[in-house]
Amino acid sequence: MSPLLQSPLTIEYALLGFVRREPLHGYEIYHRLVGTPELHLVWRVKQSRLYALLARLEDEGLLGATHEPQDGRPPRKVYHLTPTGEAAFGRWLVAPVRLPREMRLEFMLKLYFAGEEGAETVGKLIHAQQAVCEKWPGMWMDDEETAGPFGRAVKLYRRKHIEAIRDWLASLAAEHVTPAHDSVSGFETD
Amino acid sequence: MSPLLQSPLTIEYALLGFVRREPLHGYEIYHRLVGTPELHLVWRVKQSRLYALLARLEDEGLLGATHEPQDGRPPRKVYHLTPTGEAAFGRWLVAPVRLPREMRLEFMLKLYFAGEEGAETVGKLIHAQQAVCEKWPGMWMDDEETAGPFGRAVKLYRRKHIEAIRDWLASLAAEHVTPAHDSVSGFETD
DNA sequence: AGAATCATGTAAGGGGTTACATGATTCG
DNA sequence: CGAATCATGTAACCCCTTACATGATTCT
Repeated sequence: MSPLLQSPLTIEYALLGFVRREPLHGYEIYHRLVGTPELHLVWRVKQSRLYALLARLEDEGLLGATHEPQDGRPPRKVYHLTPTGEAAFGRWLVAPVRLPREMRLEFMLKLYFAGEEGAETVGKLIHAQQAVCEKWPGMWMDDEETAGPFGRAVKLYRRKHIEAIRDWLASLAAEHVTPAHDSVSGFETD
Repeated sequence: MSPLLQSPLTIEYALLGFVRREPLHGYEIYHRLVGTPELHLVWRVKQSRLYALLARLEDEGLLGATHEPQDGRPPRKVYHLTPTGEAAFGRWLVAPVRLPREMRLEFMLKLYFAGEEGAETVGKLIHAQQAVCEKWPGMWMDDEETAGPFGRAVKLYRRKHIEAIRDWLASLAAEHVTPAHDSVSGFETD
């Protein structure tokens, strides 16, 4: 647990999601990452980087590790969530992303693991993100100094992108309401 | 001009656009980058990185440099386009981006400098990009193996994003047609 | 016999970020 | 007189990528 780490380490929190149910070793986590087509559609991590990230998460005190010896093979390093890690993951999971460009990767990872937690968590995430999205157009549009056709084109692009995100979130929310008579269902319940 | 450079060096070609009219020194290029609100809206480069990038472009043989001594100040390193650089910039300028996520930054830079070249160049860029965009949805959607609510959500997000891009490009193209009676005008002509 | 699987990593190379260095001039 | 401007960079640090190392087992 080194004292200072200055890099953000944001999307990497997703890795905690693999370990939150059952302790796993790096090799197994890697195979789940590349062997889950839905995840692989969204996030690709090299094996060597995965090991480095796990070591960093351990460094930060979010993961703990135990060594499981094997015969004829290198010992497995089995990671588990520490209480700190569990709290961090819980916060990360429902924290909305701040910028539109973070939707593509980081929000999708949150959504994936929220789905494993159940409908309630998914709902919390979606609503939190919707609230943030509402404030987005104003973030860049309030300065009218940037006129000219190029500035207008850029702003129009952003507006349309944000609109698409809002639409999409709304459709998620709609698909996701849990009517009183329906059973509570997260994403894992198709 | 070192023999091998393995990094892509894609968006950095935009820097050639500053020098293609008149030779400029790094400090001046930096001030144009941060002092043009439309550009600054889209691309922010640290000064130290800019110097490194210019050195790399010189290394690649796209820029040439001459030293202009000054008294009481460090000499200016004035960059100009080499023939190779001019050809590379011309190709870069109208080459469409391959991925949706490259629209936000790289395409916008192309659009900016295309606007300085005139309506014809802008039109070429837009049409080339539209052609690439037409092939996008198939790139990820053709595998139906990724079912489940999460996979569908991800694909719906992408579809909407691509739609927004197509819409936007169409509106650019429409705004940009140069009717016979109208004068040829690029972006710089507001 | 050769290749892939298991399970960890380390080493080298490159790029980006932040901070600092220089040294005279001009502005407040 | 102190701060900002001019005009270049360099140094240290961290991160990511690619390639390689290990060494036994199991598949083809």
